[in-house]
Amino acid sequence: QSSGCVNKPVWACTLLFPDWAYKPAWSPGSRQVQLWHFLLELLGRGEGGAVGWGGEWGEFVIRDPERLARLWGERKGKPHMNYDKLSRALRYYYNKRILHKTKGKRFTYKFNFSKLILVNYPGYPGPPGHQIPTGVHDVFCTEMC
DNA sequence: GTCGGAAATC
DNA sequence: GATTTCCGAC
Repeated sequence: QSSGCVNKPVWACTLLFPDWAYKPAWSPGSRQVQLWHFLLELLGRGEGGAVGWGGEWGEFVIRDPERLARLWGERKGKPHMNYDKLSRALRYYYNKRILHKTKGKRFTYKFNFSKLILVNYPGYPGPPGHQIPTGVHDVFCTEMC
C-alpha cells in the first residue's frame, strides 16, 4: 500500500488507510466513490502529481487543480468536471466536518483526522495528542467514517 | 481564489 | 444523500 516515505511528511509515512480508501472504483458494496475516498486513494498512493500531503497533520495541497479535476471526472464519468465544481464539492465537506480549509494557503485543505484513529508501527507517537494503544496494528475510524 | 445558495442530477 | 452545475458576492 503506502510504499516509500520519500517526499512525504513523517506522519504520512506511517499512515495506512482502511480498505475502502483504496477501493479502485465500484467496490462490491456498489456504493459510488466519494470524493474524499478518491483523494485518500491518490494521497495514499503517493502519486505526487495532482495532489500531495502538506506540512501539517492531515493537510494536503492540490498541486494541479485542473488535472485533479480531470482525474476525478474520469472516475465519476463526468467529462466536464473542473476545479471550480470540484472545489464546490470540497466546500460541502466543511459542514460535514470531513474537511477544513487552510486559510491563506492556496489550494490547501485539511482532513479532520482528529476523528480518525490510526496506528501502524508500534511505538509511533501518532498524531499530536493521541495515545496509541499498545498491540494495535491497524487503522480504524470513529466519527469521520 | 474562495464562499455558499439554489436547482438539477444520479 | 452526494455531488454536479451554475453563479453572484467578496
